[in-house]
Amino acid sequence: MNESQTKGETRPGRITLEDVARDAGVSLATVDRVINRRPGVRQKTVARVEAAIARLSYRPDPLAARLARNRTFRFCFVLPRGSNTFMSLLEEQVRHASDWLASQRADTDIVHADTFDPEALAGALDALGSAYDGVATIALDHPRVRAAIDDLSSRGVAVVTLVSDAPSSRRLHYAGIDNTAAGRTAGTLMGRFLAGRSGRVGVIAGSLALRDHAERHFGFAQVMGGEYPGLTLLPVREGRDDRERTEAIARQFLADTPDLVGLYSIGAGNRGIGAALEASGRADDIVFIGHDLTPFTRRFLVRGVMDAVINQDAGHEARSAARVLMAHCWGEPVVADQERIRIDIFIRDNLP
Amino acid sequence: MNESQTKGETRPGRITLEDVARDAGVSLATVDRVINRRPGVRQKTVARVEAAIARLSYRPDPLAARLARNRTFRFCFVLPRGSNTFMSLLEEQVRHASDWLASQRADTDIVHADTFDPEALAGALDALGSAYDGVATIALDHPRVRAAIDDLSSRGVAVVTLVSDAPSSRRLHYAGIDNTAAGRTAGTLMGRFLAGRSGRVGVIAGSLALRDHAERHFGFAQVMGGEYPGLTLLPVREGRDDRERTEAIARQFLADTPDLVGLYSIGAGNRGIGAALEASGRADDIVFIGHDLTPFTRRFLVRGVMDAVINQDAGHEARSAARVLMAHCWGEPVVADQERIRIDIFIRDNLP
DNA sequence: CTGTTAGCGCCTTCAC
DNA sequence: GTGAAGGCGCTAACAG
Repeated sequence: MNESQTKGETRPGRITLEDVARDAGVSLATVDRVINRRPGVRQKTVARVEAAIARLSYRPDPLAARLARNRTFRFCFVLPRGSNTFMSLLEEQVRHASDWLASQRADTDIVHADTFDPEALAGALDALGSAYDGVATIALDHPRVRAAIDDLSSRGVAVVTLVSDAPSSRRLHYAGIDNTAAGRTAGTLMGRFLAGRSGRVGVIAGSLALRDHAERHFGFAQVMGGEYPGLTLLPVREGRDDRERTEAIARQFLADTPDLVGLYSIGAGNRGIGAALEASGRADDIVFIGHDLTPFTRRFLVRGVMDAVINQDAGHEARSAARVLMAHCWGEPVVADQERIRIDIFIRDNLP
Repeated sequence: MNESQTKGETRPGRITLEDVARDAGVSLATVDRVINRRPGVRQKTVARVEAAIARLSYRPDPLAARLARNRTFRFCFVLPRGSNTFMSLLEEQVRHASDWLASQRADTDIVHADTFDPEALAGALDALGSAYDGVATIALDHPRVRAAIDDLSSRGVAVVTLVSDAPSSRRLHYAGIDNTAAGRTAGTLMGRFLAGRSGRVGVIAGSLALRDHAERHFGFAQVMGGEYPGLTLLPVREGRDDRERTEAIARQFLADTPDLVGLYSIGAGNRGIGAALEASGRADDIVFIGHDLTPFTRRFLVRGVMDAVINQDAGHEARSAARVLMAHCWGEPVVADQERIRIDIFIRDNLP
């Protein structure tokens, strides 16, 4: 029935450093040196210890190691100030993550900066100096920002980019999604939901100067242009992620375009778009796809105003950034699989 | 620029049990008793200690606690024997998770059983006796199985159901998805991808005696019947999750049904269905939706044979089960958010 | 180069 | 009821 049922009592207690030391005929300290690849051990002794380790198949206990190292770390999360629903949600999740970090002997600060302005962001990063062991920041793909990240990095501060990346920088890790792929995902859903119909599709971005918005737009346009010739994109409009502006733009689209069949919202401000759509009475007719699950987009999905929401899990991103920084500081490995942020598709039926 | 930048040097070292003891004017042992709600402390002393804890805002260090408790646990994962690609994938992920468990002082066995047969499964669970501190098992919603789970539970063995649930049992947690919702998700995607077209949709299950398959079918049929009157469901066929059988059924659907426009595969055996579809030359015309991302379904998505895959992340499920068992055994809390298994939708563009 | 010796922060016997 | 003392497994000074 079952295969490898060694009874509990037979268990020979964990193999410890001491066992290895005895087996290798050396002291604890020497084994410790070998394990942590510290200098000052003769090659011959190293070999002997390694043999013992292999023979006993010893696995160091990370718990005990952490306790004995008795280190504590300081992390900093750089988040936008003010900003939209998604960012508030992210901040909340960062606060949860920092509770967890605290229990892991890491103190976390949250600082706010204008993460959309390269100069301001770079300045904020510069100001961090070497006060932290790790920094997680919403990034921008800009030379100034890259330089600031590389600076931190060369000062020994681990940097993780969050939600928005600076790919060419020396950041340790990016906790976020591939926005081009996210845009393509939106495009394919738009095309398929509109199957057979033809007409115009309006696109509202926050600002195409933001790399993630530009990438989503690129991915979306790529799919639409390449695979759905019956659908024409209206010139992109920028709503600055602002509810009122996006609402105005959506109203205008609706008024000016009788054959409007789709609406793709690249950034925030979905509340405004949804409102315009509902007011127009054409919500059932127009496919509306946007990003990021918030209480608002969720409601729109449920009511059928929105047809799909492409999401990145803010909680996952915050926890992932925290885990990656911790693991890096302790010199422990990460489970790559677990740190991959998915491009979630939500429709009415698979809402969490 | 930044807000709460307390310099690193000012940090006053962690607050420890000792600080609390001093502050309360008692010994370490007493504080320990209070914290772990153990008897043998006068109410007055308890109050004094609790006051001190609050005053210093003391947080116990879980690391040190685990080390000192010096406990080790035994877990068991009960998985189907043989079985399909998804289950192999799950088993691989369980092996990864058990590596992690090992580093957390938990030894893990994997036992194989016929998890589709209530008697066999219940027997396997019964055989586990009290050898384990925790068991994660593919479950079945059946009285015999429920009884076996409840038995384990009352023997003090924590039980987590994995992928397939036994809702009425006294299991601690279910690491899996809501299959009715998953079926509805498939239904909505089918309906929308088929927008405007009408015709027949074939459904192939493994076996409707399996609760998860039945639930998916229910959800799917609910949506199709309620919202897409132009689409008619053909009578469900059961392919026993077997590649050859499903292929034969798919061929028959294709041959007998000229107006076949959709194919929903509830269980495994997608390889067979995809093959039949490709052979028929109607792959572009028929919307094919199935479950679980495997190398095969992935390839079908990329080639456009499949249009969407509803997935449950096997790695996430395995890790989640492991984490929940560990946390339970150590009496530590879990991050609920992190343990919620998503109903993933994958299309060509958002593949991981 | 190698070994000895204190801890890390908490839990768990045991005495009192 | 309460306290003192000895670990848990590992690391980090020091000595030699």
